Amino acid sequence: MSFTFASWNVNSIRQRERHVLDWLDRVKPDLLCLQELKCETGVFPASFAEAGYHPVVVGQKAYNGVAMLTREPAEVINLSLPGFENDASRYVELRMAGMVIGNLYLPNGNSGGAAGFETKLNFLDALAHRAKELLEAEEDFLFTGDFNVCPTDEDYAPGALSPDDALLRPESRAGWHRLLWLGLTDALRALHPTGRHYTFYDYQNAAFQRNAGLRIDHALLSPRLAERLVSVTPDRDERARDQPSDHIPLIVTLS
DNA sequence: ATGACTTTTGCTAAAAGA
Repeated sequence: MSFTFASWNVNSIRQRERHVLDWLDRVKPDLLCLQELKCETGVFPASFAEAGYHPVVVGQKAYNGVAMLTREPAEVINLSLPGFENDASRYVELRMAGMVIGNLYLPNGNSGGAAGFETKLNFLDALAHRAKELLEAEEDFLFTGDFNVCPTDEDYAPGALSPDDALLRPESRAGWHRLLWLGLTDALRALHPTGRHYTFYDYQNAAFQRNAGLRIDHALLSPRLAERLVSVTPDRDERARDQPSDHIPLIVTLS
C-alpha cells in the first residue's frame, strides 16, 4: 500500500483551476498540498470536491492561502502554525494514513524590510518547535510546501538570485538546517544527492527554457517515514503548459 | 536597469512574488 502526495504553489488557484484538475486526473495522488491560493476560503473552486477530493482550505484575500485535497477524508489538526503569531494564511495540518502532514507557505522574506525577514525566521522557529513536539509525541509526520529557502548553492542556478536574497541568507539556511538536525530528511536530496532539481522558474527572461531555476519547494520526512521513501519527482512537464504557475509540483511516493 | 513577467487589488498604477 503506497502513499503519493505532492506540493504545488499554484500562484492563484482560480487561474490554475484547469491545470490542477487535469493534473489530479493524470497523477491521482492520495494528497495534494496547494500554496498561494490568492483567494478567500469562500471562493475556493468547488470543482475539486466534484472531482472526488476532500478540500481543507485556509484562504485570504489577494495573498497567501493554503489548501489540502485528500482522496480519503482526513482529520484537520491545525489551521495555522502553532507559535507563529501572524494572521497570514500559511499553514494547514491534518492527519491521514497514520501520519501528521503539515502544508506550509513560508514568507519570502524579501519584502517588508527587516521586519519582513524577521517574520520568515519566526516561521522557521515555530516549525522547528512543532517538529520537536511531534517527535516527542512519537508521531510519523512530514512537512511539505513552499519553504522559500535554497538549502545550498547547488539549489539555484548561477545568477538566478542576488547574493543577499532572503532565500539563501545564512539565517534562512540555518532555520532549514535546524530542521535537518532534528532528524528530518530532505526527501529530494535523500534520493538525488547532487544535481539540478529545481521546483521554481521565474516568469522573466525565459528562465524555464534556460533551466535557470530554484529548489525551494520541499518535503521533510520524520525518521520512520524517510525509511519508506520511494521516489521524489519535480514535475517539469507542468511548467511547459500554457499559462503555468511559476512553481512546479513536487511529487513524493512512500511505500 | 528601483527593469524584465504574473497576479491581485478601492484596478487608467502599485505591491508582491522569488
